[in-house]
Amino acid sequence: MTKFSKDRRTNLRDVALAANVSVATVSRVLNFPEKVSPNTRARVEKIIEKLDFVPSPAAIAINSGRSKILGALIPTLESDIFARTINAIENTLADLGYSLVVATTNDDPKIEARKAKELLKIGVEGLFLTGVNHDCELLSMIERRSIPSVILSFYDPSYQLPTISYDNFDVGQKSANYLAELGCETIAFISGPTLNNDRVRARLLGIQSVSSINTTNHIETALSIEGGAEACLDLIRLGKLPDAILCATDFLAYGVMHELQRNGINVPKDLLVMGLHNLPGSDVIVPRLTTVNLPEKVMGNLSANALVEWLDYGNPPNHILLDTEILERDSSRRVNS
Amino acid sequence: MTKFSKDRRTNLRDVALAANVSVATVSRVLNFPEKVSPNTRARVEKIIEKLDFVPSPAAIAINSGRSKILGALIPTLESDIFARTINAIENTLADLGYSLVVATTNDDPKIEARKAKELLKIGVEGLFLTGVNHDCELLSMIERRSIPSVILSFYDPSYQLPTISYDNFDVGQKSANYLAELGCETIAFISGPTLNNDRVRARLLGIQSVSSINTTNHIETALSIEGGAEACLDLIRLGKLPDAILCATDFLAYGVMHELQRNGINVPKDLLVMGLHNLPGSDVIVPRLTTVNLPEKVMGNLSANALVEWLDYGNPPNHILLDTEILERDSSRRVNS
DNA sequence: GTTTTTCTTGAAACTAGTTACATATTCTCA
DNA sequence: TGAGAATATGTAACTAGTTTCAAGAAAAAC
Repeated sequence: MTKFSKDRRTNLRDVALAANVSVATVSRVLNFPEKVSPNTRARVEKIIEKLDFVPSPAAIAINSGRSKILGALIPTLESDIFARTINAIENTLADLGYSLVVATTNDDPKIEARKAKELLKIGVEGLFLTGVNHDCELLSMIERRSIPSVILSFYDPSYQLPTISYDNFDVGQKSANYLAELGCETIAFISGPTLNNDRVRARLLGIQSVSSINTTNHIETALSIEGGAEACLDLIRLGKLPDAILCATDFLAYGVMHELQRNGINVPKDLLVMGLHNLPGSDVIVPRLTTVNLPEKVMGNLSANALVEWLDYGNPPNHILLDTEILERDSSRRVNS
Repeated sequence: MTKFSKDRRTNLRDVALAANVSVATVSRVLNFPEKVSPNTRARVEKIIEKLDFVPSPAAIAINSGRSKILGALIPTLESDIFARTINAIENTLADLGYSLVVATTNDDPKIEARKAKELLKIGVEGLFLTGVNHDCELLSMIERRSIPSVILSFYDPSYQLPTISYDNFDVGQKSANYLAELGCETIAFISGPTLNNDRVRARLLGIQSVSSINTTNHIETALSIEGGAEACLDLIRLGKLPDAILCATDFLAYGVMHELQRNGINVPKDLLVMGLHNLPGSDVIVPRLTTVNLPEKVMGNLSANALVEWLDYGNPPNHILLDTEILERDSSRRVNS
């Protein structure tokens, strides 16, 4: 048995044979058509058309040493924030002639390391990573093989890889300060699981750094509307409600507000609620949710440009700090004023 | 000047030289370690470790004729429905040893065709497409080069490529029937742009097929909460409100309900509102939004499995029709009963 | 102790393009 | 018309692994 069947793909040699030219000439027609005489070029092009010849991407990659594919490792695509970021990255990369492979990690460094290996196996030239909590092996592999990689969703100028993001500590601090200025002294912070989620942990530290807040109660729950409702019910059952509930994502805030309403607790009269991420629904929910807008799109665009600049011109990017903005809406607006 | 610099990546020949074996033996250590004697294997593995040798993905691909990469062409990742579908596809593919390249088309067949070409240039083995509205050239290219491809988000058993999805006509018809049974005689259908969006057009046809509905007013607007609000304001200004407003996505319904409230029109007392997609916020918005749940996750899982089955065993999938479910909530619940 | 089988290993040809270099032809201008 | 430059094309070596086939060695069978 021969290695290949007769219906193997047509290659450059087949074209050369049919057009009665050398393989070099066919290659030139494809890459430097101006270097081939019009006659020969037309003949070769006709054969290419006729034989439906398409150059093998693998063969091109092996010669150029380039795959033009980048990889993104994100916790999930089911969260708007990552979906929007990936969308922005893909848009920018497409303009720059690169493709994007997406892999989800569920915030598990082991899964991330495994999937990163898979990405490198298929030949990605660079990586987009989420946060700074990574498997040691992954980081040393990136270092050893010098895979250009940028970190998203976490700003830390001391980190070994360039971070292009907003500052999670600052987001937490800013939010808590905002609530403190509204007179809140006790805050409950409701988040999803913080295991391996450095982003949320940094925000919690930011919240706790605000000295004018006396108590900051942190509750971990399932990252869903129902999870937010459950955590809120726990708070209600404790008897003493905080002045404000800060939620690590708008989803959780939806559940919280729903549960508060069900228990006859008025937002913002009895209690302020604040979210994070600015989901599209947050502006129409009742009461409209005060939240923090994160620059996912800018983050995606900038990081894609930076990684391509790194690959194409060898210029590694600097850390970039992006701005966030508190969107003040009804859920934190004092009604008695 | 030579073609390569001295800091080129270490290859199989370097390893063979250092381990004092032939390239064939190194290749065997990598692919069939049991065919190499323990002594030789250990020696080669030590060298591989020492030289930090990683086989070139392109060289592997050129020999196997496989890239193990699939491509997905979707309108955008900013819509939950596609993000969830892609998430499910990626999860399933990862288990099957495949990677996924994502490309967004903005529902433009020309962009889709262009990006599909890019995907084939990097060597994807199969495609996930959205809907049945495609550029002729793209379809003939898929046909000519026999690229295994499946269609998502549109069920049509007569289509040339296998469709794995819910039936958009049925979704429209089912929703309109549901509203008709609640006594609605006039319906307004608010959607985003239908240009090139065959999914929404099919739903509209389904709505119009319900004979007990007298008037179906179709309004196209921007696909956003604001767009929904604007379309709703147009309806209000017309003077005569319909019995129900059916929205092509929950987003639009958010805007509609917001605008109705602002104008003192009560949902569901004065008017029923119904969405589509079942966004997470739809269960907590006030009033809770009646909507249709679409099986994105199942669709993603099934299509990923089907495409891999096609590639690995040569079995092209059949069309698969998936179930949808009306989630009846407060926005369509008659209060006087 | 010989024959047969199995196990190891290497040389070379194979996957498919790219490109440096040599050669042949044509064109330009003195 | 002939020297020199410019253009066009082919040969063969290169990118990096895989695989077939043959040879030699070791183990098993007789």
